[in-house]
Amino acid sequence: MASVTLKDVSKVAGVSYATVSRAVSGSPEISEETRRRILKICKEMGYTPNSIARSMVKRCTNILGLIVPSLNNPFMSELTADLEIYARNRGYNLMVCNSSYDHDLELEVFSLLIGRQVDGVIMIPVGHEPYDSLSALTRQVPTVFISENMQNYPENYVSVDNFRGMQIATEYLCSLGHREILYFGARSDSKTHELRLEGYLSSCEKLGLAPHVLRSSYSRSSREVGYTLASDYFSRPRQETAILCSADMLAIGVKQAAYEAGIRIPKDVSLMGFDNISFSALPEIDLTTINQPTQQMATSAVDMLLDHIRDPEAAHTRLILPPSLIERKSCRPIKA
Amino acid sequence: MASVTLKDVSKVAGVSYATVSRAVSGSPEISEETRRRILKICKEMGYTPNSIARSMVKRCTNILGLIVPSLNNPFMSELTADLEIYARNRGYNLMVCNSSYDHDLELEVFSLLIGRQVDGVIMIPVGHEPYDSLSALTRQVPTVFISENMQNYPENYVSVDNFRGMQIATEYLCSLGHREILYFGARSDSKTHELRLEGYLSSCEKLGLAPHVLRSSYSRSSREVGYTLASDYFSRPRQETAILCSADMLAIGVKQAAYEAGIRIPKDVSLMGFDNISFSALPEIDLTTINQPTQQMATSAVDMLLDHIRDPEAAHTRLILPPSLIERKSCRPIKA
DNA sequence: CTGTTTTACGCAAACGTTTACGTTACCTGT
DNA sequence: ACAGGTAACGTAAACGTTTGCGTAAAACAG
Repeated sequence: MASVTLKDVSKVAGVSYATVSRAVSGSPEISEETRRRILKICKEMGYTPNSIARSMVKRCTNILGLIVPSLNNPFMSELTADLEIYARNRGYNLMVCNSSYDHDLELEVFSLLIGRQVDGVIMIPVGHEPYDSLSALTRQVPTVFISENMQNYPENYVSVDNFRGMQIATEYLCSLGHREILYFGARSDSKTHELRLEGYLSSCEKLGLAPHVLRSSYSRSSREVGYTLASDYFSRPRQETAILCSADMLAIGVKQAAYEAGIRIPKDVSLMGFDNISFSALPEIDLTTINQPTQQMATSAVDMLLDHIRDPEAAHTRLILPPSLIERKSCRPIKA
Repeated sequence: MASVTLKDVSKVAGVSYATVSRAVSGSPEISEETRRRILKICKEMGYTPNSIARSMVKRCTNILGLIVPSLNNPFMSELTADLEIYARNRGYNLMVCNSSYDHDLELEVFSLLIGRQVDGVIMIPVGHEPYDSLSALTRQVPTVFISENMQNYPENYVSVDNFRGMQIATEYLCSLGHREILYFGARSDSKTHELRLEGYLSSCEKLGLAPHVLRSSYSRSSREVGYTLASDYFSRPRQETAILCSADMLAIGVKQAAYEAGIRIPKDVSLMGFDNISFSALPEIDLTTINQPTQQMATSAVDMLLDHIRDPEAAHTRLILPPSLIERKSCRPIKA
């Protein structure tokens, strides 16, 4: 497993190892003839440059850290895949860490990544932290937040317009004749979920609807949480004709609970999600939802991060992408 | 962003930087008193050890490479999550790369990871490569394959007993009275899928059933592939009463195609999968399937890899875990 | 009190690169 | 032919650690 180094190659080639370095790293200070000769020897000897040593002197690793609450959520795993592929095409590798929806762990892996000397960090935050502890970290390394609005802080972020997205959803349900719409969400310690809720509330006001809000005590937008909360909800009398969930995974959990409670969707109650994960398109799920342009979010986040790595003094950037309605069959019009 | 080094701390503490190094790295060659004093100064100055420099001299990075065909497949993204969490708890970070079901890309990212000086590689292979090109890489760094049987090669791997799993599935369908069972699978250039097919065939022979096999020309076990292939299948006359898929994602695609073709599951045809991804438990999917013990696969793979990092000369290890039947509602008994 | 071991620390080399600077040798223009 | 310039390569320092070795002082045994 002992690998061959520049020094080894230089001995064989009969040149200094600086020359070999210039040959492999594409420096212009070398003749084409010797370059070809040296590269040939490198190939024969199976030389691969040690990127650790290179990082040491160049003071950059070409590694990006990614902190994600969970990979069991398809929205996040698909985003992760897009991020990794695009980053690699731009010459960066990803070090991925699960925060498991845990604030403390999130901060812990963040400093771990800093110790790893990553050139930048992309983070899908669990929610809003006490900003002090977070900014102590973002000051140390270029960071962009994804899928979370950091509008009150000097941070880079790219997200969908969550406020507008929920407005679109609420308006859509209202246009179908729903007047009693339940907003069903995760605990809003994240600005993202706060904005979604506010979008709902603002539309309610504008449309003259009475708001109904049911929120989980977990910040996790998982199927299990949706299922548990909805099972309880369905066991009691209710007046709402539509349920608007703050995430598709939550909606899928709700659907499961509805199924077990003998409540048909959309016959008995209409159901909407938010995210447009790929599973929502299945005919058995067929969930009307709000789309997040994940691919564009991924490429923009990487671009944004690399820009800030190149120029750490650059002003903070925010990018808010437009959501769109994906109409499927989980909602139906009701008579007035 | 200029970080504080050992040298900076040593100046303040009035000791040599070797002493500071011993203080932070927990060497016994230092008095408890000075250790406490130095660690206090470290904290005050915000010192974080540079793991790149450490890797340089220790000749190990505490980084593991993970190569995975896709993160859009829940089986793989859940496995990835388990691997990352367990590896991190054992002091290793994961560098994740998508191979996008591409053999050439798979080899390319593998050498990329070697250049990154990862201590080991965990790989979910796309399928069987020409073994020469692969072994040229596995010789350079400890590697364990996961979810793929490498029984014909001197490699470490952990997988479920795919052969037995498909036997269990076939036997189960037969016990429900099905005599005409379609095996619906991805192209078998992977040993995993070859073994699954063989398990089916062996059970067919044992049970006196005529085998029916339909295989995709893609190695990708995605919903789209299942949907496309099944749409075509359902458009023609058929005699099978049950469809046994080589992966849950394939089965979900089949279910989608069945839905659109007006074919009810399990009323018109029974359907089985393999993998037991979390979505299969949804009441709308409710797929009878074969469980893979992913969590145990993940921890075993990491343990196995770390063992071989510690002792690279150790004999190759193979671990084959037992599959189990998860009975849900996508299959029904038929009359003889 | 002497001789030996142990403890706690400093010194310096090493890990494999990159790159500023120095040094040739060759080329150019006059 | 000569000054000046340039192309091509070598020398050595630097990046931030770890660690073997050396050494002084402290601890210990007799």
